[in-house]
Amino acid sequence: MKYDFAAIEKKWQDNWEVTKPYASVTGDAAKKFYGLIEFPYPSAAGLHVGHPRPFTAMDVVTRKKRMEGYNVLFPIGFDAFGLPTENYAIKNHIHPAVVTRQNIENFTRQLKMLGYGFDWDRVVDTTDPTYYKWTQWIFLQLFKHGLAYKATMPVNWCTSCKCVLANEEVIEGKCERCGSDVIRKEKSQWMLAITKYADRLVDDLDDVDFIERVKTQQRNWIGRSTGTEVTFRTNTGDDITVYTTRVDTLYGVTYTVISPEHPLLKKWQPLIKNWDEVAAYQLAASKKSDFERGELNKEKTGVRLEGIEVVNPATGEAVPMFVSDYVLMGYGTGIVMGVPGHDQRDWDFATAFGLPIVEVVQGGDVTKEAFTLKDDTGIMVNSGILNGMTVKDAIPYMKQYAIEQGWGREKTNFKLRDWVFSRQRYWGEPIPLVNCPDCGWVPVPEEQLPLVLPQVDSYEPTDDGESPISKMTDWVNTTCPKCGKSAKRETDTMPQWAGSSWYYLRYMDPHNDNAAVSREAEEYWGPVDWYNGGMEHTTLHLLYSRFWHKFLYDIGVVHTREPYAKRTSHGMILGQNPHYVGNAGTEEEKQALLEKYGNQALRPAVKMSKSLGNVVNPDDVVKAYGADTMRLYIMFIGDFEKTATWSDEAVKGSKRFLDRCWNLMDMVADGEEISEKNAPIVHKTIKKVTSDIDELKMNTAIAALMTMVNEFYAGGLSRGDLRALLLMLSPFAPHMVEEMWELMGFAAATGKMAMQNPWPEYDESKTVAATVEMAVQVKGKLRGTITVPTDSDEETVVAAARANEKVAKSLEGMQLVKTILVKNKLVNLIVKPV
RNA sequence: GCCGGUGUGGUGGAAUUGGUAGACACAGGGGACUUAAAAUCCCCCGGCAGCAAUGCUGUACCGGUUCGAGUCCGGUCACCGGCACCA
Repeated sequence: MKYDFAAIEKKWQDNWEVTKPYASVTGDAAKKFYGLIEFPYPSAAGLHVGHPRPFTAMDVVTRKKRMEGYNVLFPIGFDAFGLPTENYAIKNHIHPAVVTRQNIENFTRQLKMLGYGFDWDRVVDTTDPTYYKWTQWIFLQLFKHGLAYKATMPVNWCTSCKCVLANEEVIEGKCERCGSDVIRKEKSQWMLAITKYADRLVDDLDDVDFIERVKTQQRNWIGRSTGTEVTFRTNTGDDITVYTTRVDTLYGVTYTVISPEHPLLKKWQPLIKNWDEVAAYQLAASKKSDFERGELNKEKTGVRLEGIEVVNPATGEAVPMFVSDYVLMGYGTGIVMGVPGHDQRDWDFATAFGLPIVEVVQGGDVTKEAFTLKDDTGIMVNSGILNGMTVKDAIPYMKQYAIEQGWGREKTNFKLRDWVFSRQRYWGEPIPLVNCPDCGWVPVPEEQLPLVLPQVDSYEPTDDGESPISKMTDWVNTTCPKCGKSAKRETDTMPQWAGSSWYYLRYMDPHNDNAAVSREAEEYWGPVDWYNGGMEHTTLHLLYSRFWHKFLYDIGVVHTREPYAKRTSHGMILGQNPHYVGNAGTEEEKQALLEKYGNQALRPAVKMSKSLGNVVNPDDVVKAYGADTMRLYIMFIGDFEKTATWSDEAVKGSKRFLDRCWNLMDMVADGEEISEKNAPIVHKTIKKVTSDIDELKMNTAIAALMTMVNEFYAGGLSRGDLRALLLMLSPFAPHMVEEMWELMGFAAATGKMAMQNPWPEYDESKTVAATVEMAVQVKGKLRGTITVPTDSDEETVVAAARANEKVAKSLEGMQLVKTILVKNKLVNLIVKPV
């Protein structure tokens, strides 16, 4: 009988649709396991082959957990608000909600086609009003606790999307989505005070099991630094404060610099003799884009503030003040002290303006470059009370001194900024606030949630930067919930990150009308035991959702401080590069490719894209080989954490393996138990597969199964051997296994599907064979192998080694001085000439 | 520049964490079956030398520790990812 994957997969998917073997029961007595994957954005293009990698991996993990007796929650949903759908809707004149529904239907079909064990009764859709009701509710709680506030500030403005972007969405001065220039624009925006949680977002990383690179990336992004704020007297009547991590270098200050955006400049206008020059510099700086301003190695520019003098509190000496755009308004105090001897930026500036450079730490040559090493070895010089100290000692000493003198205080700063939460777009959650001329911003009463998006005729963003909703006067004009006078609704919507910041909670209790999640459901399922997702979401989604979770913890909605106990990350799936030079036949073709595509031509694999024509559609793969082959291949493709290249050729290997498993049914012998001759390989394989799945090493788990099947082919197998194979293969190839399970009569015997049986257990004592092959080294060089009884002692092993012809040859004329025995592995004979 | 990661056959990748490098696959070669092809089954497959047994050599490069190093230490190079005038 042939392995008819198409018929088999249809049969079992239909069966699961009815029998619902993946339903999870809140409150079940069994131990719970909550496995989570990042819910997809339902694009018009459908599922990408990148999706099945994390999906299948977590599907395998959760299937095994079920077999181990856990009550598993493995949910799926759709993160459906966002720009691509809105842009598609504008272009094709279809309502975004309609586009979204179509896309979700298509995604659902594809996910079911791949046989994932999702609990389909818990599907969540962020654009569903019954869902975003609670997104809005959480926002209102943030507002009521003072964590949402409106601020006029320079924001990142994408010239093409006509929309504000969060700092995290700006990559090298370009819009993360469309690649257009991002400029700075003054706008009034809703902000979320994530910086109030900065310390906790760093500190609590110590308590969770995240892969190290995720933790490091979050720590770097939050960018906590502890230093000292130092107050300088000036001749303006105002004191100024600078922030420094190198308070030890205070004696090396030869000037100070203020940011062009600093409000003090305007105040000081009458005192600044060269005001025209300063104002011109401010204007020039404001016109620069972020990209121009941040460009590397650029020349230092600036203007001295004539008439302004600043007094170094350590030395009592007056130093000049400059305005320069290398000082950022958004970090520290917007004013820095210039220590050209020990900061390269300051050195560049001082050199450009002919300012004195003072060495205060020995070890470098400050006439050539700044000496910036902050290690223990540097000795303080030219530094008054600090002279002779090491840098390490001088920093705390000087900090303490400054505090005692009253002009210094300890200060922690973060790179993390508050989260710009407004978007001037249609396809997002409306911000449920009303602006009343008398009462200010007033929340929409909670019983009126959800505040549903109005129907609009055009979703186009407006040129003045307002949301398309702003034109819907019927919706915008309302009454103040507090005083009843006429008022206007907020027309900005929330960013895409809002809905995804708490979706894992909704899965626990998806149909609750009275709460985002019930306390009982949250206490039973929370926290997520294992969350897998892409590295690209480390500084955006992961950080945002941790922030919301901590807030929900503070207001008593959830009982854990962290949402995710464990976080892993998968590598991308790349496509073959059609322009790769390695594919070129002749030298001329090679040259042509290099000229046309440059460095791109040097990479064998690149991101899949329509323009390159290297996109692999899961539909095609499933059609040609079946879902089980697709699943198996995407797990076998390589190390889960690393990028991998799709290969149409290699898929065949996975199909071949499944065929071989199928054909075992023709050669199986009687015997319901694991056969004696296969016991070592079967028990060893159970051990290996069991631990490999838990460590996400699916590729080696599958390799172990292949090795076992190869042995079955070489020496035959019993029904019990096949049974063990099927149980282990079940998470990877669930459809084929169920069919074989039924055909072999295992289902009839127990009345259960394979996946409802316990995960096989191994017997450690049976994993070892009676004899082992050991390596024999002479002075560390391999000279032969011997077969000896398992756990042989040194005497037996050495005797066997001497009996080996090749070993004996290399021992001729030698005297044994030492033997190193690694049990059941290797023996190393150390010899010297007689 | 800073932080993190990676470097192993023609290719994807293994290696129980210091113990037989290349498991398992893909591609390739050979054989069996077949009228034939596909499929299937079996064998070979890092490099150099050799008919062979076998020997030497080999995990980016240089050096070290060790009975023994892909793995540990010091240095160099290359590539990938993140951040980047954060004081």
